Amino acid sequence: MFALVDGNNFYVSCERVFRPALRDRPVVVLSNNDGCAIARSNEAKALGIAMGAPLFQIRHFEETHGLVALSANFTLYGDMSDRMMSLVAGLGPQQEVYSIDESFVGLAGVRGDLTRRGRAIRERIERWIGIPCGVGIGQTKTLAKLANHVAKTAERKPGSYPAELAQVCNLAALPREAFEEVLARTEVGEVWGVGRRIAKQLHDGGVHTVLDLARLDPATVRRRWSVVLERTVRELQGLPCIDLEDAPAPKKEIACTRSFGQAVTDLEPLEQAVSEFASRAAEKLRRQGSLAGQVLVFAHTSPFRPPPHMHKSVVVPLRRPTADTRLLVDAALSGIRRVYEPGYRLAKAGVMLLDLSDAQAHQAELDLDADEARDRSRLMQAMDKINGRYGKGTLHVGSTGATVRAGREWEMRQERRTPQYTTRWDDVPIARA
DNA sequence: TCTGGGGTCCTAGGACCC
DNA sequence: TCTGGGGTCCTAGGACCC
Repeated sequence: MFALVDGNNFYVSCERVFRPALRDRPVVVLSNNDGCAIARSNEAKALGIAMGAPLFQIRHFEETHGLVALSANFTLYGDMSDRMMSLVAGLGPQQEVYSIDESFVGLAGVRGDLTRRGRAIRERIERWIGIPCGVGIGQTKTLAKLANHVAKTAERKPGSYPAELAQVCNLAALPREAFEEVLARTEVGEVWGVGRRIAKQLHDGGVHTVLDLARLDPATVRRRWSVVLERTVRELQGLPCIDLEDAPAPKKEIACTRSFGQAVTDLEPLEQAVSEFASRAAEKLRRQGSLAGQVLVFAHTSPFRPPPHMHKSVVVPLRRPTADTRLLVDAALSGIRRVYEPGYRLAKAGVMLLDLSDAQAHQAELDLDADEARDRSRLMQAMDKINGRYGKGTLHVGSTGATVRAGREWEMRQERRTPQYTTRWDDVPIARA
């Protein structure tokens, strides 16, 4: 048995903890560069604001409906998430933190009324952290996900499901008939693992509700679609196929990518950005104790703007696996010089570290290089510490003086234009602590 | 003018080998 | 005209997730 607990409209809820006056009004939190809405309050959803809606398309709601749009504060959300997850852990013996606002809990061996336990945890999180949650319980992760969807939808749209399923929904406790009624009321695209494309194919094949999907023959689903969808069908039928992952596996690739606030056309600012991305990615790489064997660099124009379009990437192999910022920056720069062509208005670029391996295992293999490896990792550790204490980009490394200077200049420009968008909402006072 | 960032898994097809 | 059969590895691309 599994539970899925997730924070409602998480980023918006975090903001509301510190600014209670944001309650009961439409609020969105914006992505990087204040480009689009990545979290919406229920009131914003009710206005028809879609996930990912660009700010310029929804701005008129500020005037007409009192919409408040806020730049994201990811440090705050990460902190709130940690606190919420430690309370969620009290629900059962195993926990998988699935994303910043979601956690699965393995309930094997937990006795007593699971629904009541779910309510108790939910209330504790609301009271102690201030974040409203939905709790879903089911025999498989897919069913727990579905239950969570029911819990939230029943609360947000009264009448969509039986009222007693709001906030906490335990599908495993429902009689067969009521369970199937819930599945029949739910559109197939809501299922975890069924995205837009597959939902369309299912609809075309006459499969409209979750109940329709759950009644398909798994072998047929595998033949016509894939093993992935087959697994989903079996999970809907109550057969667990997806395990809880309580120890997070090390990342197999690490990326740092950004959209540019304004289109980039020249090589130099592109190099500045890419050297910064490579440095950030290298920090993440060292944090997880890995080495990278390859560096991928890409740049592309905006798919939303008129042609000419360009979308290119290059993989640069490294002579040997490394976590050294200098080598990774050099590789990324050599890559971006091969990608770059004048005449394009670039909207985004990024660096990905690939072919990752364990640093310790690798060093054991090559004890010839032990001294060098130690020196190198000491330098990098010192760098991470300084940048951690005094702010990103305080200390840069590069293959040439030009790289160092360029990286710093780019960083400063970013700081200067760090988005601080906030709807003017003078009538909404900030809560005093 | 303005449209996020970071991941995973699966599959098909080509290259290469015996 | 006829032109094997498998296995493995790699890559690109599709689809999905939050």
